[in-house]
Amino acid sequence: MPEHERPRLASERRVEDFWSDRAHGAAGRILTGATLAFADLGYHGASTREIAARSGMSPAAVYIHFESKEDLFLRIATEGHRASTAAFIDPAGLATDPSTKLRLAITSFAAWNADMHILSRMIEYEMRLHGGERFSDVARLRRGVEQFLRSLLEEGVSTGAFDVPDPEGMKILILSFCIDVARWYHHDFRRSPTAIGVQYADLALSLVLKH
Amino acid sequence: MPEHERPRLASERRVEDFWSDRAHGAAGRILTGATLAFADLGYHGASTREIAARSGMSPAAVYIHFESKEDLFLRIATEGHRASTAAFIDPAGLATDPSTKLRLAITSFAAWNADMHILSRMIEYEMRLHGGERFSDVARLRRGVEQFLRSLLEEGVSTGAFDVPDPEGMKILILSFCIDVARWYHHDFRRSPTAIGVQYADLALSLVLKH
DNA sequence: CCGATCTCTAAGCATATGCTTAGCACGTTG
DNA sequence: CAACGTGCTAAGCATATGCTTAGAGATCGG
Repeated sequence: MPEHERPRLASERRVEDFWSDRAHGAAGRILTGATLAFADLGYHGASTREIAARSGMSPAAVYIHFESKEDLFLRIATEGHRASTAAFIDPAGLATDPSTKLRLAITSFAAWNADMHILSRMIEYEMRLHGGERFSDVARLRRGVEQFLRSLLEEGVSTGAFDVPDPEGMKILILSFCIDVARWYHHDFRRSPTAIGVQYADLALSLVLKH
Repeated sequence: MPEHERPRLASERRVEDFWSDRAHGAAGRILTGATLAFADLGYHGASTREIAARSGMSPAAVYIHFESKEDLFLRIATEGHRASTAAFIDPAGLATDPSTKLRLAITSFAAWNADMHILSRMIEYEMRLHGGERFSDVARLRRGVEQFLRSLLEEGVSTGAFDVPDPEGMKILILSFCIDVARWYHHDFRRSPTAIGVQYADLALSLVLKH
């Protein structure tokens, strides 16, 4: 059985599910194959032939749905960052006080980085190879998450709920350990993505709450 | 002025210094050029011509000192992991009680990952492309750090200094935020690598100490 | 049933890539 | 000074790569 036809692992199925919600038919299969190829081999290591093979198509078929390899990557990076950002920001909208907002945001964000670790890691590792105007949307999304967390911390300080002498440093620290989940997590891990989310939210709150 | 001849940034000079202690003459220049090229462009994105240009040599000259591109990478990964491991484990030898050992280890390790962020990140991001027998030394070094920290936590629990219900989870968490320093740190950051080291050691101790 | 359209493949083009070969300059040694 | 070894370069080889072209098969409206 050729590599690209073996049964999907749990982690890979999460990538498949991600794209089945966001693209139909051949485009979805290509986006799935490309995400997995980029994740396994790196951007330059994943040839268009490899991506095509993992999508079950010929190399030329890819170019009917996407203008170029970079275009494919841009699409994956954009949708990936959109989902990651939404995982952080959207749940916080359900609460009004800073503590609950932070708890909801971190629970969801850390869980997303565990559950979607292939996509998250691929985005994080390969984005540095792609700067410039074309990727300004992605850069905006990244700044959005940072600003949202920064504001949340400052809000907590001003209401007296949080004790954070250095909000900028705390923002970096919290985002850092959440994002890094994608580097080490895998779906055979003894704890579920949700359990990671809860653990990390407890950690974040213990760092910022007055004691 | 061509790209490979512009003055080195502070971060790049740290790479240069690293290799000047570990290789002489042309080999050192090649290892420096290759480390920077791999870091900027990824393993497959860094062509042997690019590496040669950054070393100020012709492509063929590289092959006098190294058998292949993968050989070059293996050398960088091995020496990088050796230094990273030493930064973690060696300082702990100066103390006997678990708390001080942990403080020394984390201070040094987090500072190393900040100071050497180009090398550390390059190792972390590109190693996943290289498994197999040839890289077993690197894998052994990585396991060594994990086992050392795990033992340190268990020692602290058994002497009564630490309160850690889940040493495996704590090990992962502490290594995670230390390693991730390399992803976001840069030498224009408002705090020095040493300051990061101290901050992170405080954080690690606050997580494990009885309170 | 015919033509149009949409999706895909086989083959190919130009260039980039990892690595090799042949040879040159230069310092050292007999 | 000649012979040699060392560290390098220019040029080249075989293959891999991103992408294009020409055309095949299937589907659908008229």
